[in-house]
Amino acid sequence: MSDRRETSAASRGRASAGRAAYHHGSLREALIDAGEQLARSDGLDGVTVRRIAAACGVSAAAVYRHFPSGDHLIAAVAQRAREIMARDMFARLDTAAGKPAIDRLREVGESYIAFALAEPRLFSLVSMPMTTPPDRLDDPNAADLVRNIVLELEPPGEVDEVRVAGRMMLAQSSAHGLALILRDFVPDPQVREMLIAGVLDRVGVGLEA
Amino acid sequence: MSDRRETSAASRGRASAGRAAYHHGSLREALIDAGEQLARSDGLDGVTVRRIAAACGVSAAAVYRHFPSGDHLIAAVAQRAREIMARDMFARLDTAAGKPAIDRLREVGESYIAFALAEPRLFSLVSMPMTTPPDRLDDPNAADLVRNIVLELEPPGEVDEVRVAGRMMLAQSSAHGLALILRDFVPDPQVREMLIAGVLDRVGVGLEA
DNA sequence: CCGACATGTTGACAGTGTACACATCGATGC
DNA sequence: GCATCGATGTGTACACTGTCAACATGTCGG
Repeated sequence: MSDRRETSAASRGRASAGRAAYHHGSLREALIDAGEQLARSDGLDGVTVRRIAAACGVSAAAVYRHFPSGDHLIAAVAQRAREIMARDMFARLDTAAGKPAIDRLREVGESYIAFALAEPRLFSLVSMPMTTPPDRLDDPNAADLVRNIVLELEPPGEVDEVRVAGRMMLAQSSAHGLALILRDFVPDPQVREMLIAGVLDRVGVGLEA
Repeated sequence: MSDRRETSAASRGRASAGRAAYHHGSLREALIDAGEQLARSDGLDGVTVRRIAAACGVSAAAVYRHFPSGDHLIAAVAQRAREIMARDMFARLDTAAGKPAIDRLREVGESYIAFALAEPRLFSLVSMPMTTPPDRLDDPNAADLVRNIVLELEPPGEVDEVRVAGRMMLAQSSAHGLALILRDFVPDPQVREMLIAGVLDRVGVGLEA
């Protein structure tokens, strides 16, 4: 009976949770981890309650001690994916500090698209409508990041909220749509690069208008 | 035993198939019809082989006489949805004949977004990656439509294919991304209108660059 | 008229989410 | 130290899903 716990608990957690694992240690995090891996490899269809539970060496019903439904677990994995992507984007922004706002905005767009193409299946979760509100509203959020840069494009003194919203939406819509179309319909990497450059050039023009 | 056939066959087909209905009449079309309705009302999750079959008064296994798998049926429904949307767009374009290319391109974008917001669940199928090639490549296709208008933006004499591709991609990406974001995250119709106008204005600028 | 073929049904199997009753373990009060 | 209690995990069951093999039925060509 203890073998099951050992095989799964040994691979993860344990060290992070002070002493030896409690019933499981911290199953909630483990479930999200497993879900992330499953999403990476098998896509959204592969992310199922039973498979995630099995990957943690735990029965399916155990999931419901930590999430009110399977959809909530998926949503948590999606939130995790958004955090990963946000980290990517922030890291890339650090290397571009000092550049003009419009260039940094382009970096963000490129980063967003690059993530979608590097992790196409995980990206499906990123772009899922969020059924459950994120646990922490204060951590790195892609939308806020875009907003902050867009604000720099505003003429000093007065910020027109409508204009800000329009610019944000142009940036987000074009990056999001382009990422999806490239991922699903344009396999050739060279063509992808060409289209990314072509679109982002024009978006830049539109953003400054 | 004939009651089942009557209740379902009476509502559709029959007239189109010359005489009285054969085993079912034309089940293939009926399945796609039912799938379309199901997608409209219940969304992608509601579109299942068994429910479509039941809606046609037919056993689930019967589906496999007309489609190699359930995914192929879904794909056929998706193709149907694309045709419906394309018809919308063509109709709207007819009323805008004579206007400059850039204005007609905007009409197409507005039409695309309007469809996504009017039929949010059906739109999920539209934007599905096409696993199976469409039956007829020659009928109204949204991408070709956009391409034809974009070609009018090219300077007469020479067409730069890279520039054409970039413009097409900007138009499609921004409309697609905006439609998705508005559908999933912006419930307020007034805000939607404002954002559509704001984005399309800027896309217009980018397209003419 | 009758066989061949297209089409539809039945029943089964594996896999899914989820709820209920039960088991087990850690901590906490006495 | 011991009992109890709450948190956590298990087992089992139900309704649902896609899909297949075996069988039934209805239509058309010879």
